[in-house]
Amino acid sequence: MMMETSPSPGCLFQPDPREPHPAPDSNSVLGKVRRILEVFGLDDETLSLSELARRTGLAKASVHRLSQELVQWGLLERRNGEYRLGMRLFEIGQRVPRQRILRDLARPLMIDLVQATNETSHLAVSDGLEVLYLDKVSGEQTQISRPSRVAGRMPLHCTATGKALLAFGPRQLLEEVMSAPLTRVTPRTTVAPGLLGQELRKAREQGYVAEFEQTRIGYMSVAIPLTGATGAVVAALSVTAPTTRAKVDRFAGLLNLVGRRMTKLLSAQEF
Amino acid sequence: MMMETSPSPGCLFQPDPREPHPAPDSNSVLGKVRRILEVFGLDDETLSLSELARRTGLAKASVHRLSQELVQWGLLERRNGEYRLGMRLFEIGQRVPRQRILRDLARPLMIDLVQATNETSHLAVSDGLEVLYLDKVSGEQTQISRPSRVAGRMPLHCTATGKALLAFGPRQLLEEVMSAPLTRVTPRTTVAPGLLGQELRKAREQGYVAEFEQTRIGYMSVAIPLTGATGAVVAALSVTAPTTRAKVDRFAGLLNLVGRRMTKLLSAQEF
DNA sequence: CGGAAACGTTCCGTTGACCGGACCGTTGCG
DNA sequence: CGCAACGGTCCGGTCAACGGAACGTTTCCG
Repeated sequence: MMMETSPSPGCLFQPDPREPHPAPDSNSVLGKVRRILEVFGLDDETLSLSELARRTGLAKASVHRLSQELVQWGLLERRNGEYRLGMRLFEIGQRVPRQRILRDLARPLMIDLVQATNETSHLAVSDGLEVLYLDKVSGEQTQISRPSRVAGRMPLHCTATGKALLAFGPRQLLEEVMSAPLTRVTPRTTVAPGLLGQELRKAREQGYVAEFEQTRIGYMSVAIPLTGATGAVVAALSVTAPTTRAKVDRFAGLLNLVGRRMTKLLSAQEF
Repeated sequence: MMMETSPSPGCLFQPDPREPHPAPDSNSVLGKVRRILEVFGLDDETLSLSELARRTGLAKASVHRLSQELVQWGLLERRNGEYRLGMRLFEIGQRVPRQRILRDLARPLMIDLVQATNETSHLAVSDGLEVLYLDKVSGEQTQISRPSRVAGRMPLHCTATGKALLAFGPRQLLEEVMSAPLTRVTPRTTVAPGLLGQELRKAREQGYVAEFEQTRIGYMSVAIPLTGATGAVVAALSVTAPTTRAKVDRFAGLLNLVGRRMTKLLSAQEF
């Protein structure tokens, strides 16, 4: 095992205030490649060689050499001098089993949900201290584009899916979230740890979570946890609607129905 | 080190039954990482350390070290001793712009198509000598699961999307396809280069391609090319149906309508 | 028009990251 | 009980990777 931070025994203080992804350092080749691939933000689209060198902090020659190799592999593409993420990344990413199985099983059920409500449904897992959206199905005209892209991230403590994962997931995760200050995403976001704990207790009683304008003003969500074969929570499923059309009981009822079916499907796959 | 097949010039027999991606060799770190990530087949789910070492041809110690680093990054995950592709691959893969833009723009139109036909619609690009499926939208009960997963691949010469890309794409690609023997996927697959050329000529006249049971017995498809801002073909869009419900003219008409809208959208994004 | 700045690319001597054979403790099968 | 296969660790030799320097070109101003 490798020691993360020097294991000085007295460091019960902040063992790891890092983001969900521990090490941006490392002078290994893989570390550099990681730097390169991860400086492409969600919207950066294309970056020049110099821009890459600047952002990664690597020598221009190194970036040049590695990028060449990445292009050859297909992880990067080159269009008139600019680099962007390559198609092979998408291809390999689609093979990731945890994602693929969950999506394949949930998709039809999410479509049912959307047809029954004409609202938007999200499928998410927890990663670090955030939710990672695996899929999203929207109703006819209901395009909620902004804060909930597929593969987008949001804090655990402000989203309905996140609260569901916190309420029904491992205690340790909750403690980790509580041990850092809760960022305020909207004026209505729960930032008091005590209040959050109360919300989660209520959630455990009710079997679902509701959230009003804590992630985005004008919208509310209801979410439930999805449990796998072992009984552990593996994901969360939600319905999001404008506050004007908030039908908490109806959403919760539908979600519970769908959740039961989903648990059966997951168990059948030994997930 | 294992050389794949030595590129002996006299091997016009089976020149390259390999995937469309040129170099599996290279003793660089990236080459090894590539080997590791790409031995995970579409269904392999999880592999043990020894299995990885065996498949990649790398030393066990090397696989161990690199896998550790990959796990730390999130490109691999470890569950009770077994490795599998990690969630971060999915996350990064979803950021790939060429894929994301095409999908985001096409998705609503594909849903329209599916609602109008109650059949299945595919979005695909060409990669090497194959089509790579970017998205797939199915009607109510119409689950065509097998040969057309998202991120799945099929030969260019037997699928409707592939023929569309060949008919309207760069001449050089067609020549490349023609220069290798055309594999027979079903008994009805076009394997005679002359016949393929004829089909493509007809396609260019009509503006669309139709294919009957060349990819899968019992099913047919109609496809059109999608052109970007520069006028170049960037993808293909298709409708697939059981042969019993083949309505070529209707499918072609709908696709043309959608294609025109898509071209406008792509141009607006300077794609 | 000319000079500076930024770009992508190549070169090359140095070095430390990577390699992989050998080895360890454990597990499971016959 | 012995053998084989497993995951994991060790360590000295070596070569792939490194990055500073310099290249030719383009772009942008003064």
